[in-house]
Amino acid sequence: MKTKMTKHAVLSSGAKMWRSLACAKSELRLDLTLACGQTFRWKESAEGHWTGVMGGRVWTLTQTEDTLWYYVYANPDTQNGRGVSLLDKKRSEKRSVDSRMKNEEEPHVVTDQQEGEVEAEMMLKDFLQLHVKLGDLYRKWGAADPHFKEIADIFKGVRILRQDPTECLFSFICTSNNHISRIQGMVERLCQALGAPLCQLDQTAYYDFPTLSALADSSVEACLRDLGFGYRARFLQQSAKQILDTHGLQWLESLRRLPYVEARDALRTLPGVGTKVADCVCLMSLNKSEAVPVDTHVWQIAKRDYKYTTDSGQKSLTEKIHRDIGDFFRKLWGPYAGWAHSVLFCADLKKFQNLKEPARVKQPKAEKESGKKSKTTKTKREFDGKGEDTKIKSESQKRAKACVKRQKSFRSHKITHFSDSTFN
DNA sequence: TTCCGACCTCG
DNA sequence: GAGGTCGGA
Repeated sequence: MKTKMTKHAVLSSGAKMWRSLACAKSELRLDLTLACGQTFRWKESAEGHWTGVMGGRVWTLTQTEDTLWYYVYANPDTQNGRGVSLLDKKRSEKRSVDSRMKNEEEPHVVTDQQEGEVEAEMMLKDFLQLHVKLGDLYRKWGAADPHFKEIADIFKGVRILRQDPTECLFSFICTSNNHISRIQGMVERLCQALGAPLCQLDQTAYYDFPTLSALADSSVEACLRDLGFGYRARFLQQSAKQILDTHGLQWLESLRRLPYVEARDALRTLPGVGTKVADCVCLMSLNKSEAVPVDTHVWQIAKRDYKYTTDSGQKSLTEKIHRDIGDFFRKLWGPYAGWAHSVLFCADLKKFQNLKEPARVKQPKAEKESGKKSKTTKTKREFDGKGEDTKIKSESQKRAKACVKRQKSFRSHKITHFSDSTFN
């Protein structure tokens, strides 16, 4: 049977179908928040319009200066679009002050539609964690950390999402030894192959994220290998199976109630989940705002902007480096360190370099000569002590190269309060 | 504790 | 090599 083609919603053509929330851009920047690598399924469907799946529904979000606009599409297959998914699972979660207030303020009879609208608003607020006042946090981080302050003025509104733990975990298992564009394709194929279809907009079909049971099926590894997941195919299937076999369906959600370290260690027992992936899942879906995912990129940031060095010139990211850098940033930024980290992370992404003012990008030309380079190398070597001259040739070349690169991006602030070797 | 190679594919 | 993890030295 032929159904009417549904299109991606656009605010300019039909604003009355949209709903809105008051929300300043300093509290939320959709473009930065949805494209900085914490989630992989939101796409810019029209200029400034972001479409993705959340809570079993397809949404389009957009924003004007002080307003966040949202549009929720009907799922054709679930009774008239009023799918249960909206209502049931979020209900039991801890509700914020919001809902309590609502119950008191609305003693009159509410229709299904009104209830659905209230529900949608709550889900969106929850997903975006709008109860967290980002402006206040930025001020605190900036006061404690001049380098942060410098970056933060340009990269306002970078916010950590509160994602579904299953989607978050299995998406991040895909990230190992991988790059963003490929991860996006993989997650999309994963949903297409194993997720329930939701709706189609223009030429794009949207799917829900696969359930644990779907992922745990023994046929999944082969299926995903065919879809180009490589060795990750086995991790995905095995992790799903392990969760169901030894813990049960509700286990991931239950980790939200555990302290950070316990939740992280629990996640690390799963195949394909190391320290970094576990930290991502903790921060982005389990309410652990202090979790700081340390990857090679964050390590670079720590070295470049915070003078982090190891006493033995480490080449690979060890457990100790993870711990030291995480602890360092927690000490510097406090209990929302993971959120602050994401701001700097975002600011370092190549795709967002155009946001930095031109003046800074232009600088590097003059300082290409060698004087500075050797200085940096020397500083580092002072901490190593040991003569590693045999290796140092290629190493120092590498360092020099990296150093030149660094000069290019930016280099004018002076952080002096953390020049000691390792953070404790 | 730290290091290394292997693991998959592709922009 | 890419926003890692695992197993074995």
